[in-house]
Amino acid sequence: MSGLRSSQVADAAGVNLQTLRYYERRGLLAEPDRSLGGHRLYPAEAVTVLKVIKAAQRLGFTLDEVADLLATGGHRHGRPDAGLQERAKTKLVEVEAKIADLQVIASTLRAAVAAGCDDLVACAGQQCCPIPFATIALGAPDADPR
Amino acid sequence: MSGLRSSQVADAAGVNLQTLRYYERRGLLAEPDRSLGGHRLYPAEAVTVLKVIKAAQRLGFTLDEVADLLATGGHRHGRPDAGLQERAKTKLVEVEAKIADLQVIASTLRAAVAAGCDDLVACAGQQCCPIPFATIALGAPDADPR
DNA sequence: GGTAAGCCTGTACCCAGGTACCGGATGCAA
DNA sequence: TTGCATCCGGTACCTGGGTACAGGCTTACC
Repeated sequence: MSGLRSSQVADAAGVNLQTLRYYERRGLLAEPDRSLGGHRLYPAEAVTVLKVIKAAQRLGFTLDEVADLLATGGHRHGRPDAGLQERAKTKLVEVEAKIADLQVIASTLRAAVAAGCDDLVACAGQQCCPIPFATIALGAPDADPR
Repeated sequence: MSGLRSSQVADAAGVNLQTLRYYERRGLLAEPDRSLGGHRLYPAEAVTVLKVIKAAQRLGFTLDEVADLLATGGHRHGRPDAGLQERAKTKLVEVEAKIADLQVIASTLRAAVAAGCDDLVACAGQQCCPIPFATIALGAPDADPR
């Protein structure tokens, strides 16, 4: 029962080999057993964990947050404490805010296209087109433009 | 007619002083005149340009794209060539795609909350909750998770 | 003309999330 | 046992968008 080698795990999860070691350093992936010569031998669950990490990243969690989620995830099953539930709710609010933000941006872009505006600085300087460049710049001081 | 000093421009535009020089290096901000001693003296338009840059960033353009827009913007006024118009359309498509993406993510998060799911790996392993973690991971191979 | 604030250049560093390269050791099959 | 693919640890580098610091010059005001 030798376990999976790094490249097998990496391939199965669709990530780079180096990423495995990176995640290990970051505390997202448990240190696996080693062969006598020191090669990593992963259990099959490692692939699942990697897929979960990638999924959680897609849900907008940072690697630190994912590490946290994975660490507190297993051994608190049933306690309705501030676990995945809470965090998912928080993240949902963030994602919804980002959607709203992007919708403003999309309608601004649509306005720019509709107005036939073609020179950014001229438009911002005079009142020649309906795009409130200065307003946008001022109106969103810290709106997390990630 | 001495012009504005760097810190005045930076303050007026709400950016860091260093950012001015950074933008100058990146080609977003024209090199201003200098005083005899070598201090930068900006024209008033510089503030507008900075605001435009910040606005364009908020619209989803990278600094390279903004530099491009500013460079090609001024001296082609009237020609319906691939200028701001084209780029705004392209960017609009990107932004709309990102919104759609985030909406999938939001509904997934809502499903996680609704289902009371609390352990990522367990959920991904068994079929205990309705969140298709593996599917998400597989189903979005290159969906620009910026 | 003195002094403090402001600006200069150049370089280094920050964040996240990886990726690449190196020289050497291992694993495995023929 | 030989030979090649793979893996090891360590370190350096990448993108994007800045920010900080050091050491020295300029400007402005009294």
